[in-house]
Amino acid sequence: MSHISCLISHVSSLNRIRVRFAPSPTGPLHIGGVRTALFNYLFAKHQGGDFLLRIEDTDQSRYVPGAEAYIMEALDWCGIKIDEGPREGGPHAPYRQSERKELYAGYAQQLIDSGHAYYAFDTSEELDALRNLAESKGETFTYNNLTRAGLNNSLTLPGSACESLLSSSAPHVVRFKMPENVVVEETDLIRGHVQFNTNQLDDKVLFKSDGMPTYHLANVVDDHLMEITHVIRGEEWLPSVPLHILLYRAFGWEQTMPRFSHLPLILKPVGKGKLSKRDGDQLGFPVFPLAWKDPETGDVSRGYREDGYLPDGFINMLSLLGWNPGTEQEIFSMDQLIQSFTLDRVGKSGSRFDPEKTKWFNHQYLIRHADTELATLFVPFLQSKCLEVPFELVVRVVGLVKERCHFVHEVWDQGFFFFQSPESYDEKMVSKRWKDGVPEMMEEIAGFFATIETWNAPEIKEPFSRFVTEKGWNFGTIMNSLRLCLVGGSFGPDIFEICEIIGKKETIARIQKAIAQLPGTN
RNA sequence: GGUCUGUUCAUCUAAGGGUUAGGAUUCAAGAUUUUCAUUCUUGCCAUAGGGGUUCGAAUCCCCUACAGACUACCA
Repeated sequence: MSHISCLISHVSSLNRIRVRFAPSPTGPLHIGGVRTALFNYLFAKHQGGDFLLRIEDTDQSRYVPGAEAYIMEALDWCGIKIDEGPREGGPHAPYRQSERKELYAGYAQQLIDSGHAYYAFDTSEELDALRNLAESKGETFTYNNLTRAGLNNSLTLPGSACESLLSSSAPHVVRFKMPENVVVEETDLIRGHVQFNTNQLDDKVLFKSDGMPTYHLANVVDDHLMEITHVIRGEEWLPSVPLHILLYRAFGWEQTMPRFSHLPLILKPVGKGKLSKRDGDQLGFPVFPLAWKDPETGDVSRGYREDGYLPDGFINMLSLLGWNPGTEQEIFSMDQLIQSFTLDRVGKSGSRFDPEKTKWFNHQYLIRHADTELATLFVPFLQSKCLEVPFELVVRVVGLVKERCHFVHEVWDQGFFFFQSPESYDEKMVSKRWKDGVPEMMEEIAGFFATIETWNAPEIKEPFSRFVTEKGWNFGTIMNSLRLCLVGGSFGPDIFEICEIIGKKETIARIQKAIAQLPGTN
């Protein structure tokens, strides 16, 4: 590579937008996590950049088997495409922090050598005791510039004692030496100017006694190594911004430090606090994209996919939680979202999650979806009922009933009578419509239907109307009673469409079945 | 407790010093559908409170209230 092209590639790599979604595999991804991934993805793709998935599994004690596979499957289902990740690979592999373990110790050492960090030998038990003691006095214990002088660390211990502790491999951690009275300022792309005084901060553990880095170290090191340009994450990370910035400074990486953006929280639909799994269970909506079976307890949590939501509608709903295009458009395809998405239109305040609007979005996507695709999604429901139905018929039924459905599975509720004779009759309708004389009228109608040659909706409707008029019967009674015979209740599409689809023989059979089964009134 | 962040209809939100504060969801009423749903029309409903600054504040500043996050060898 020539010097110039080398320079160019360096410059372009500096300009290329790179973002990451960095979940911890401690369980299924919830709505908030999916939205964070989505906003990262939209931001990157809007500018032709890269979206990486990095698995932050530095806490072995919280590792949940299956969680990582779940995260990837969920992103796949949502249509969020990963450019680099544990499964996809990439120039900065591995993308799983547990597999990058060796790397972090060197960086921790670098910080110790430069005086930005130190060894601490205090045990968890000792620190817990100090915290409890402080709490009993109504105070809070913090490991910081005020207390570190009185604790067990390489700052207080004589060099020789420290050496021997380390060489005897006594358990220890590495802590960041938080500087005194420094104001760290940052312009968050969503929140604007934020500032923190380091006096309020503590000496965070960077490297744990089990040989693993903490989130803070691993995150900063990996974001730097992976050339991440923008960190877009949940608001809960805002308080750690000063630590992260100080870390970039300590490493001498401030020039290429990513820009920060902190997304607002997603709140419960009712009550206080952020959205949790419990809310979903109580209010009857999923909080996970995919169903999840807890490997420990065996409990199954429902998912949007399994509940019949279409991924495009789900994504559309999520995109509008905390972001808006500034226009009155509400329905967006993924491509349109990529086109329109900018961080400056992300709001600062938390959004309450509204399951009703999610349903509405699904309905919107359902009625826009091609009938053949919906039919394909619906076929499994028919199979589960052991019904063999020609695909063309399924397509036709779906087209007829989809506008009255919120979910694919509701095609059954709205159109089961196209596939089988009603098994029961709505009682209210029976008592309201099945009155004196009605069975006789239905009998006559069945006879009349038998005489009709060409069996299609318009050619049934026209002579039928004439027949009813000539008889002088009340249309409301006839139509509703006929509907009762055919579908078992007071719902469904145009009655003549139903007649056409189920066929002449079946139409007549259903009328006769109703006459036989429903109570005679005289 | 401390630090940080936020607050416009019930809900998601628009309006970036000048509009009767706009749209969507929900809800209610009416029309359509000889059914139900859809659709259409209409209605209901908001700048957290108090001080400033200004000719003029949802918008800028301060205080209060409320809400949330963080305050682990978890992320």
